Amino acid sequence: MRLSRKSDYALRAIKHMANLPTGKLGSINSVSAAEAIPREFLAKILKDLTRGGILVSYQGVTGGYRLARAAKEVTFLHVIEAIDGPIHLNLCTEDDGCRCEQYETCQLKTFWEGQEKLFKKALGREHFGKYRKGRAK
Amino acid sequence: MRLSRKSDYALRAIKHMANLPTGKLGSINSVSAAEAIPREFLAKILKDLTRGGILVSYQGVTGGYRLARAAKEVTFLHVIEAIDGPIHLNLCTEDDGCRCEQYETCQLKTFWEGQEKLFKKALGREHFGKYRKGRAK
DNA sequence: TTGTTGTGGACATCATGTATCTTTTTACGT
DNA sequence: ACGTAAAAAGATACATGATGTCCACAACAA
Repeated sequence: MRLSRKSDYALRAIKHMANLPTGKLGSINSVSAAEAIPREFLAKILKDLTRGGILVSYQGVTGGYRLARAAKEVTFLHVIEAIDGPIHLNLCTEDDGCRCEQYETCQLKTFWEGQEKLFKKALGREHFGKYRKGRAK
Repeated sequence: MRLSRKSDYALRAIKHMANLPTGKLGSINSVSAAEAIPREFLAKILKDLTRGGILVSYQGVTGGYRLARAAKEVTFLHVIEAIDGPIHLNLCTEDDGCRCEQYETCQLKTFWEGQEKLFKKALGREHFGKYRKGRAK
């Protein structure tokens, strides 16, 4: 019942990116040092975020990463689902994840679906425009 | 970001117990069969719930388990924390789990603490009196 | 005593998290 | 043009915890 370490690191990395001056790239090394994230693990995370369309990568000696769109257009939900896939608070809310009580609605499932909806809404509201230094929270 | 299988099984087992006639015990075998939970895994879960004060066990050939108190006095939060320990949505909300930004409050941490509080409140509201057959939801 | 119950420990398997190494790409100085 | 350094990208190996499984043992009512 805890966010994966990978997603936590991803959120911190994106927060860092959101605070870079426009046009400036963040490298694996610089982000790793600033946010205290193991370098090689961060490399995988940034690659996944690039695949997920949240970051853009540039190779070569002056390379690095930048946000693919404005910070306020990137939400916690985007980042977490790019890393861990679709959020499900319980196995039984996943597709085909629940075989209990086939012909009537499972009460437990109903509860978890409700919580999941609330949680995802909260994650979708939280964007990285809020996390830029010197801006209103 | 998902409830452990162990806790999910625990909730189902307790739901099952809440529906037994007063005085009737549920055995590992019967609960395992009714809820489709692997027998030996369930045995550990029920033992943990007994240690946590949620169930009472009786040994011997007529033995089994029953709820330690009324169904409506047992919440999801009780069951889940008895199995997995205190709930934390992120490592950084655990004691000593966050070293980021020591001298100012970490914004990410603030967000997760807020969500965690909401989630625990919801789990604490959800009790097994609601889950007895033929009762109002 | 016998069979059913719970209890406890050892082990297997898989996903997650982490570290190490190599390859490919690019810029820059010579 | 060339070589080198610095960057991303990819491959591999290992540690740890979650999820079960297996089996021997203890308790106890019939």
